[in-house]
Amino acid sequence: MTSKFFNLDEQKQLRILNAAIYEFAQKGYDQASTNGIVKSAGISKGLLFHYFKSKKDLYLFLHQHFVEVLKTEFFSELQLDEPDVFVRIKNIMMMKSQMMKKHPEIFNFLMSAYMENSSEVKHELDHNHHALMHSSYAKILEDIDQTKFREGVDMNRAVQIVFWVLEGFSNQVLEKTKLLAQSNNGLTDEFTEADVYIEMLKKAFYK
Amino acid sequence: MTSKFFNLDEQKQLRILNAAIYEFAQKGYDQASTNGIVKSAGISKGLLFHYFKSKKDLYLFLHQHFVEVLKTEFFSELQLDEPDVFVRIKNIMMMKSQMMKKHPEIFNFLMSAYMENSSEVKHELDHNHHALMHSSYAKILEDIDQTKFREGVDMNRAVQIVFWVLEGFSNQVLEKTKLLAQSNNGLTDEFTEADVYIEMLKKAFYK
DNA sequence: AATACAATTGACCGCATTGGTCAAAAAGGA
DNA sequence: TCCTTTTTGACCAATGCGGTCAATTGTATT
Repeated sequence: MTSKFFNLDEQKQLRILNAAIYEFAQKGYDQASTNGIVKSAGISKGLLFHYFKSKKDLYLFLHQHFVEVLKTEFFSELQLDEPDVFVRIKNIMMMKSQMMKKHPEIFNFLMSAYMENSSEVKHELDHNHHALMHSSYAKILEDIDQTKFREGVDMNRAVQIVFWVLEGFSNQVLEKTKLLAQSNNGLTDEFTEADVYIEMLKKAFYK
Repeated sequence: MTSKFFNLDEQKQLRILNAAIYEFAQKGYDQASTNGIVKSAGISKGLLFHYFKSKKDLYLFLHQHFVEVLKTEFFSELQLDEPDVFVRIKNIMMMKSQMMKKHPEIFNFLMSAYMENSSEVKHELDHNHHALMHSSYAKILEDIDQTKFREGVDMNRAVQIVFWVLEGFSNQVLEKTKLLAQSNNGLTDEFTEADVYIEMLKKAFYK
């Protein structure tokens, strides 16, 4: 059923996809309206149900699709060869920031899907979500060079600290750019500012 | 109009308040249903509109009320005389955790109110929200004892790091207790674990 | 120009729900 | 008993829901 969808004019595809994830992100599965979707996509009701046999079908397709999109983009740009854990974590967080800035609608949609608890779709969602999380975060903390750490420093907790600091930092960056709602620079200032924190933490925990 | 409400049987008051904040938190202002509220509160439609003249009236009352409730509880239990910033921040985060655990429904409601953007109530909400934020976070970082910090350590960034670490930590605690969905201990383990992180950060940034 | 087939429309279905009202019933106190 | 307050829930007109389907439009092939 979805194979036909991809033969559509690409502009129309995008209009439908964007309208749909916006509606679902905004109102959640139950409260989202297919009427709202078709109106803001500029297509007729019948067409939507021609390509997706039901609201549920549409929702699960969107989720699966955009999980895949983000996963692909994430791994195509991430360099996996960085030896230093701190920098590795920083790269991931910066990429997360970049992607949230680049695809805010997708993030909103996937975030709302993560919180979704409509019985109609809850079960199916968990499966897709775990796929994303596992692919993203799992292998990050493997093969840490333990010799770099100062004696008496609990390595796992130190890594945890770096994680939280960079998470907090990138959230802060995100809120700022949301308020400004414009991007003249390419996040470069923020990158160097993140490095300051990384340096502080290295000085604190490394030999 | 609300003065009469507080003369109601206390059980009934609570049933109405809980039903209402649950509904609003779950669906947002626009999509929330007064029918849903009265049903789950076990009262008739007429009674709700007897005490609150409209849906908007009810919503704004709830918001004002629970902001006040949390503010009062927060400041009655917080000791403001703690001299060490790191410990001060920790106390605040731990209290936030405790209160989120104690009143999850209220937090959900206020969180959803913070995200609310229905034109019907958006403007009035901001005022109440600022009152809470200002009362809570404003004076926390005053009067920091700068002499404690090691030379070469950027104090403001160090404090920021402590903030992010303890925020990340308390979020982690929260997710864990949400999964377990039960509380045999009184968060005491978590308190001592938080102290471990505090100690690590003191060792890193203090003389 | 005629045919065949796919893409697309939107009026229509039956039903649920919406915020809010109000006359009347129930409860309570004197 | 009577008067007041509390509480009910049927009712309102309007709106919106997911989904269907006969009919129209567009396109390519003969």
